Amino acid sequence: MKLNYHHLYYFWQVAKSGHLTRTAEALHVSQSSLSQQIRQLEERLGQALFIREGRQLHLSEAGRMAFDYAEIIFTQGEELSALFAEGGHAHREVVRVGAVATLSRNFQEGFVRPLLGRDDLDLILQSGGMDDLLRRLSAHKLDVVLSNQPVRGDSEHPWRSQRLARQPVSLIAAPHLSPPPAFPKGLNGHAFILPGVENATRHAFDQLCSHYRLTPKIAAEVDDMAMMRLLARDTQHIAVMPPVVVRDELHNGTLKDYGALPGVWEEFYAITIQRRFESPSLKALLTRSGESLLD
Amino acid sequence: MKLNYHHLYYFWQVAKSGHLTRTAEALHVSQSSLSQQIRQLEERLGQALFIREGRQLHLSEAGRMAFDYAEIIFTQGEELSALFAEGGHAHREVVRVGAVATLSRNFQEGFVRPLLGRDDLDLILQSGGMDDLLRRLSAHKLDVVLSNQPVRGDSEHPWRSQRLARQPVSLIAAPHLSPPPAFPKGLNGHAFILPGVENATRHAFDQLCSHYRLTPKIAAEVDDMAMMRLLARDTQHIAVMPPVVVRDELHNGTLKDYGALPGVWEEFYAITIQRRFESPSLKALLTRSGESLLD
DNA sequence: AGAATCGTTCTTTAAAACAGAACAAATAGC
DNA sequence: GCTATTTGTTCTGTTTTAAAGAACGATTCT
Repeated sequence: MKLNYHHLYYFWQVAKSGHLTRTAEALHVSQSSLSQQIRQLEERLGQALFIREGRQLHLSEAGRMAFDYAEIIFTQGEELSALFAEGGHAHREVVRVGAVATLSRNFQEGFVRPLLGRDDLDLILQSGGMDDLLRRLSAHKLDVVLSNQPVRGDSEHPWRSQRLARQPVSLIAAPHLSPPPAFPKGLNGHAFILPGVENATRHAFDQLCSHYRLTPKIAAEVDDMAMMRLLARDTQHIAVMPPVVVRDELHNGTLKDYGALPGVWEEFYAITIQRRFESPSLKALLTRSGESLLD
Repeated sequence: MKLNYHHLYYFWQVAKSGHLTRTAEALHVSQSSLSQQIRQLEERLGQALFIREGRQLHLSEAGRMAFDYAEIIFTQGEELSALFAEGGHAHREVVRVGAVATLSRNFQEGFVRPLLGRDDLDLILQSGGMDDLLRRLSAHKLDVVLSNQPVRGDSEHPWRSQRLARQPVSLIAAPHLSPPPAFPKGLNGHAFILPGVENATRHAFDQLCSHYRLTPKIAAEVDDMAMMRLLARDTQHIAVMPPVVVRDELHNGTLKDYGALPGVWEEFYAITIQRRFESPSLKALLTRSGESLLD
């Protein structure tokens, strides 16, 4: 059973206004033609879409359902038309990247770096909450979402999570701290700045503590890496974070790396939807080795 | 500029497989016909959708964008087709109600009660989180969402929140409590079971407390009304909730109503999307007076 | 080099969309 | 209560569009 989209279009237009004659005039077709084609659609679907009361048309229940679908179909179609109508010029390549707002800016920049020099394409970077970004991804408003957590897709949302890179997580704090916070015994007595409980790194850290029967004091829970960097710099607490985030501070001696935590990693994922035609530029981004992303 | 959806359909099919000849066979059309109509689409859009390399077809950037839209358009179309193909029978009227999972069951039942006796329509009741429900509403998978909070719509999501009813909120606890928790002075020394901070009722309660400079002890925060009912019954704490929820317990003396809180209301909203054609049954539900919903 | 594959173009034929007239039913005005 | 007008349906012939087939050019495989 194949659906005639032009019939459906006429149906949609008539259903919107409720009047056949007026719609015919607006579309520059005869009303007889409209009437016939809507009837053909009804015959193909096997059900009446309109209830004819006197000389008025009312949507039937089947018509109401069909109208809902038609609405989606043709608003998308008109969006597409508009897209090509305005830009008579040739379309430039576009790569649209979404990133979870709390994700390391260094990493984001590293990810898109190969595209920054190119003036033959447009790069769009958006940040937001995970839910929001995944919704945009599903609606094809984004090409890829960067996150520090994988998501598992299902049949309805065929997401694919690909780990791009991971980096060790260290104990970072002011230099000359005494006693120095050596792992695992020297942690008691210190207060910590940790990622929030939503974070996978935090989860790994908690497991590590429970394994060594440590109950560290928590000074702050912070989701945003940039925020954590500030707190590490301006307090005497120990931050649990990847060294890269505070590379500058480590270099100039403002902060000190007291050693990586075994088995704890900050991970980076690219979430895409399985597509037949990936943009070649995006594909190149996703197949790089992880090292170049984190320097 | 009018878009030819049949041309777009052919383009979509060819783009999916990447091969013109195979697609032609699958669709039972000649390859020449396919080729011509895709060219017509390209001419109308003013841009090449495919890049012809040798005898291979690759999507251009414009083609990639068009393909994204086509994907949405025709998956919707096929869903519509399937809907009518399976049910050759006449379509019964359907009303699909979503309710925030924590909402009073009494209220939900009161809302749909007029539909329960009718065997000429199907009633679908789904519960879930607010985000999830609103998404389904936007996708026309639901007709109305019941919530205890209004949402403000924007141009992209033209939601309409309509208050259906509101009911007073009381102090509910075991009978013979001493000292009896009179408002506002007799509250100190008691512990409370409160709605979670997300809840509008909780917000009103907090404001009331801050106005009278009360700092009540909080025994539990509960989102679900059914859960709160259990806790009120099985502890000695004071629950802040609408009396209707524990109507039975109030009647048989298991619990006692120590008085309503001034200016605090539990409110009920119906959220719909503005539509040209509302189901008549749904419209009837939404225009009732609030009293009948809460008994 | 020769055969097979694949997409494009041109011409003819089949199918559809379309317009106009005649018709039937329901409002609106007098 | 009658007629004029509006509105949607049905039937006719005409125009437009989609489709098939053959010829062609280009590419790939052996």
